[in-house]
Amino acid sequence: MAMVASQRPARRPTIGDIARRAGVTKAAVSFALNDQPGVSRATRERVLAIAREIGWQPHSAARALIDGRAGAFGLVIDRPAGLLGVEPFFMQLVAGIQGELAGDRSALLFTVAEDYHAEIELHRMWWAQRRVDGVLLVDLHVDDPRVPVLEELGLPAVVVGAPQGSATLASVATDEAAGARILAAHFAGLGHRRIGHVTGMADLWHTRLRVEALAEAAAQAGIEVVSVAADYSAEAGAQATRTLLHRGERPTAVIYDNDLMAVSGLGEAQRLGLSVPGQVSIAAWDDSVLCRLVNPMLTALSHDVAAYGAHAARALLERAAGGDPGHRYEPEPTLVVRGSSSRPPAAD
Amino acid sequence: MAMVASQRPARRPTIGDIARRAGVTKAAVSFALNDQPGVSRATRERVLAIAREIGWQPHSAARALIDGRAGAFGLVIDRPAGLLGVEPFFMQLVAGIQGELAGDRSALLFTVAEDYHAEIELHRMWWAQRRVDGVLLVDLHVDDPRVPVLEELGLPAVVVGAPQGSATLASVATDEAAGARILAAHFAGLGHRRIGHVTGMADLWHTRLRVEALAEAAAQAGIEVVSVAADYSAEAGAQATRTLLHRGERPTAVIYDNDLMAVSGLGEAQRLGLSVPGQVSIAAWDDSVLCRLVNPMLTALSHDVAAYGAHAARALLERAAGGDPGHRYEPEPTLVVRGSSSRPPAAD
DNA sequence: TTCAAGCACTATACCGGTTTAGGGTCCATA
DNA sequence: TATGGACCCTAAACCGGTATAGTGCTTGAA
Repeated sequence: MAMVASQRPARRPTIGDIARRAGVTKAAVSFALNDQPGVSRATRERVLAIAREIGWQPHSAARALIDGRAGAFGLVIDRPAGLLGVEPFFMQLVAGIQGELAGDRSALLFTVAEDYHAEIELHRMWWAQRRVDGVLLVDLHVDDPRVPVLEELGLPAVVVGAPQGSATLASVATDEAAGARILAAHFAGLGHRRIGHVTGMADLWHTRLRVEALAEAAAQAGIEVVSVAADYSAEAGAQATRTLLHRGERPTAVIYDNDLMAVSGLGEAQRLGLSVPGQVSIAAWDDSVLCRLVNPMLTALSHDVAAYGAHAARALLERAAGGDPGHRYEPEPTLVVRGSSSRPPAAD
Repeated sequence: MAMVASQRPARRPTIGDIARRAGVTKAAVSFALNDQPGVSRATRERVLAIAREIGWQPHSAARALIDGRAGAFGLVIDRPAGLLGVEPFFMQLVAGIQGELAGDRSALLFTVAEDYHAEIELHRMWWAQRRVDGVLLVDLHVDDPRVPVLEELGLPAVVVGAPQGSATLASVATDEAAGARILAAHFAGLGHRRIGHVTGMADLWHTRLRVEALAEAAAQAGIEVVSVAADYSAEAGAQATRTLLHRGERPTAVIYDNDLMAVSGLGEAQRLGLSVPGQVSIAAWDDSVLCRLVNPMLTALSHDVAAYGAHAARALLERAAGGDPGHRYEPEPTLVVRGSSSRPPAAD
């Protein structure tokens, strides 16, 4: 005898049930529940009371069938299974998105795919089955193959982070130029003349934007910047750090495009026998608990990621409703100065 | 003039369209598409060809309305917004779940909530609106308030990680007893006699199970274990480390219930002037990229988290179909020995 | 030659909501 | 005393599928 209760089909209340108990038709119930005119105050209140009592909620599929909206949005991040790593960013982003969608009674389909082919298949499937009303796109590449597919499908989409990625898709982005200015000013102000920059994948818009923004900001601040491409992984971060610190003219500070590489780079610098921040300063172009985990703690640019997610979700809701949110920007990030950045060594 | 294409409503093909083009009724099309008898070979092939050509996919809402299945499952993790941290575990879990659900043409509603009240509200809402056919429950507490709610609702659920949490819900769990044996054997084999254990929240089943399993395994191995409660955060990990290492009879090895606390604990030990693994050995009861990020790299118990997610999803599918998967266990974890564990100091 | 069986298909109801057209009832105004 | 309008409600269609009952035709056996 199994102790586990077997699953009853558990028929849930419908407006038909309410109608029967209230002695009116389904139509009247619908009017009452949706604040439409067409029912008396008394009937409306009777219906609402019954609905509340029996715990009625609209069947999402029935709604979806009528108004053509799925009441859900999609977000896919693609990472090869083995590379799924430390992504505090996405957790926070999802939390922010959720908060905004909840206000619209919409849900979030979130998942992880192997690569962008798999992601594209998911979007096609979701849209063809009307499972989503729109999607968010993250990690946009230059010539990203997802963009033409979404445009062709007419699937409402908002790009998170790369306004240049598409002429037709809307976007919400962080202000990389501001971040670059803040970082350049920070290091120039401390007296650094030559700084390194360890980036993410070179074909990401994100990377391209940051490299350009940092080059310009550095020029303005009168300092030199050397960018080395990596891929956000700890290994690549360490490798890029070795490359930079073995150069003849060694930079006295290194900026990393994410927290994981920054932490990895810190470890590598220390392994090379360089003290941080005595001989090399370090900063992360993204903050998280990781930056506070190491010794010294890392100076980092901090964004309100949850708000970022909320703004992206808002733009997507507008887009799905037929509007055009265009391209929007997040407020400037703030620099959190911790122990990993200070004046360059006097010798320099 | 906006450059952005305005959103056409984009009417999608229905079986009505297929029926018209094939010159048959919707019913015949439905038979053909679902491999039901009732249509000739010729008609079936004609219908399938048209469906493929115009890219038809069943409208998920229409399907849901008929068979009463939402074609989606839910997963909520709750974390206060500020505490959202490094959760490589969940990313991998989601990847595994997704893979299994995809085979069933089901989707995953994944989100983050502030606390379990918010999570319960989400489950109620999802179930009342028939958005999900079932949910996964993670981080089960002792006397978890989510359990009676789900039981009352009759919402099919599978607990990830704590078979003791509920008599009626099914579960899929890692084998904590095996993990404890492996860790105890590892340290006992190296010659340690007294080890510390920094745990997660004391009211989690997960924590309770590990504390008990480790106590038993240690007794078997003839060594002593001292557990200190923490909460998976870096700060608490560091604090617990200080508590352990300031004891009169200092443990010569410390096991941490997650990777983040282990990394934090390593930093704290080094800050206290203790060499790792020379004076203190360290191991993490969960592996991730974090463990390879620090110096020395951390010895850790490694699970196949994606497979874990896939198994949980499979159990949930069975549960939602009316079956009873009961309580299942994952295969034993494997210990990855890295630089953070070695023989205890000779003095001891 | 007749009848049953089988096949291929149509017509229609149905899932749970929303929406539109229309039908009584009551009251105010001409 | 008709007439019009507002009000409150009902009947029925509809969204996109699936399922069931039924129809007309062919075929084969009695």
